[in-house]
Amino acid sequence: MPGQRSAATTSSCAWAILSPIPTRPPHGRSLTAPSPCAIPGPRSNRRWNRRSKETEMTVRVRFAPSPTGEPHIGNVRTVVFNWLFARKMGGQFILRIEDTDRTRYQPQTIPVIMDGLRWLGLDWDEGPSLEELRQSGVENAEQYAVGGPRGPYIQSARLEMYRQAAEALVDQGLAYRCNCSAERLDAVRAAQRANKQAVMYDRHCRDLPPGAVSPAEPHVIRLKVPLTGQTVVQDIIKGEVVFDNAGLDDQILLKSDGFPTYHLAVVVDDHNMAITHIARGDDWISSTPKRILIYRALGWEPPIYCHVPLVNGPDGKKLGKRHGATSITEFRRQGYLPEALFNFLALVGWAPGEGEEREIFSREELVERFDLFRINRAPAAFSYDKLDWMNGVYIRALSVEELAEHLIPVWQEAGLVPHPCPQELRPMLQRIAPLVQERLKRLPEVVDWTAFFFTDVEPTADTLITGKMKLDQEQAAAVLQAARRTLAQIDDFTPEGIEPPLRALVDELGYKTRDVFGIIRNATTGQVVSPPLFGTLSVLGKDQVLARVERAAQVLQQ
RNA sequence: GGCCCCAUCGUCUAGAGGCCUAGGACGCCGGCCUCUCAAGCCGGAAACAGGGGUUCGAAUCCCCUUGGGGCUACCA
Repeated sequence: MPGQRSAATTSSCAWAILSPIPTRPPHGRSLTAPSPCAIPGPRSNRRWNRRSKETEMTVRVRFAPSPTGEPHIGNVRTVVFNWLFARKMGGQFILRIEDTDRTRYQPQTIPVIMDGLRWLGLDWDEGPSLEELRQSGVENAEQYAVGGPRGPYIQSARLEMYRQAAEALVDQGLAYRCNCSAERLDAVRAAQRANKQAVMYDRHCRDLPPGAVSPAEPHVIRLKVPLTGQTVVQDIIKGEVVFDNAGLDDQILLKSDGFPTYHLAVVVDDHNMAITHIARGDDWISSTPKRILIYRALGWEPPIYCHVPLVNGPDGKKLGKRHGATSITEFRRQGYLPEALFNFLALVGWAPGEGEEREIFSREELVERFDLFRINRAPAAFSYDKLDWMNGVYIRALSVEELAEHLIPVWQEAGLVPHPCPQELRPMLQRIAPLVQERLKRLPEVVDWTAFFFTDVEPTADTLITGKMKLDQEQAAAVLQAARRTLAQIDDFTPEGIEPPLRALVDELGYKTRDVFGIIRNATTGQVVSPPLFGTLSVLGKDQVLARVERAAQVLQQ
């Protein structure tokens, strides 16, 4: 009886009775894709069919980062879910900046966050305008400005709305002013902890006579939470989650610096911006009843909640620095392709199901298949191994030109290619790209694979005769001299032109193929592992190859 | 401490009471291919946390236990 439960909130105050909002259907078959002529199949759900009217409303979801640092990749995963949902439903994805924490405020992270979202392909339909961004001190604000009809989209520009909402609640007796000092609050909490009591505000100022705390003196405004009854969160993936109001704190709405707390600001903004669904991290669910109470006090209807489980590190513990990259910027710098990261993130905590056994999906395919109701209930662990594999798949799918364009900045970063890249160098770079394409999992790995193309090699006897080679120094030198003569006679210095004479040489010398090719590899690349030999020699060029082979032979003859 | 959430191979997951001898993917192991390393192909090991119910029948529904996680700020 969801209706009854929702109405269970009681108090002396005028708490609006809230009509029930949708729960997750027993086996959620989508509120997504409301086919206009939907015939209830065996898997469809009565509840949703009945609510089909509601599914036709325009979905509006948001990502509301706090500019106190870069979002954690687990949050980014949740943003991906929001974005996919908005695109799937033909709705809007809104970006809002929640800068109400003035002590941790770092304005420079605003453009960093926006760059990250854009890089991942998460475009927003409404967001901070040019003027708002300029006021926040964002450089090149015109690059990031989007604007929209329900702004401002930066909370510090909306302070008056929060203040009015809070004051209105005070006037109605649903909230109250509190001037308890930080010291008193600390003492209360310490005592509660010592007595093993629930730690929460003791409501000292709650029943003071009106006017006892002057609006002129420093104070906060707290919500007068009902002392009895229950508040129910209807959640798309958790179902009905019931909280006793007695366990809820008299939440601060307005801080003494005049800024709202998250709880007030998010309610006011989500309501004014007509947000319909809130998909966010699991860690918010315990405080959701506080916000539902704020919605009720203000006489508003809460949106539909969807609390998605958190993303842990590979070891199942909280994901942190020690596990590897945790922000979009870091993943980008480590050479992950945005398409790969996007694909991977979409599959952390969600899967298309329905017997679908693929793992690689284009952005469009993900939009088509995505379904909020199918998000897993259990927290997921972030697997860098699987991401690496998937990135390799995407790298292999690139055209040679695309791969080269991705690689050039990496070579430049390593100091192997000048900045800007000379036009005459590009053909060679495009010939290198296919040699490493199926070997790369992350872009920067190309440096170790290909540095020898750009720098001289310094052969020594130890680096030339390696591993299980059954050649002594004299034999190795002879092989190199023979190879030099063979290579010198090749006019068609392509992989196809190089291979037959070299294989013939192997037969002629009577050594093992791996030994002959191995010593040539060591001599020309300075590495025991390298890209395929013939392609490598071809790109290196005849002159360079002959010089390196000659040099190596001389080293061995000394 | 209190409140809340969660539980299928090591990891991501499929599974919606009989299609399950529990499927796929990453990783791991073995083989093939082979100039090294990859890629590719073939094969293998690997899971329903435990205990009670309900039912003709439970990975699936209910309860308990255990184990993880979250929240408990004038942070978001």
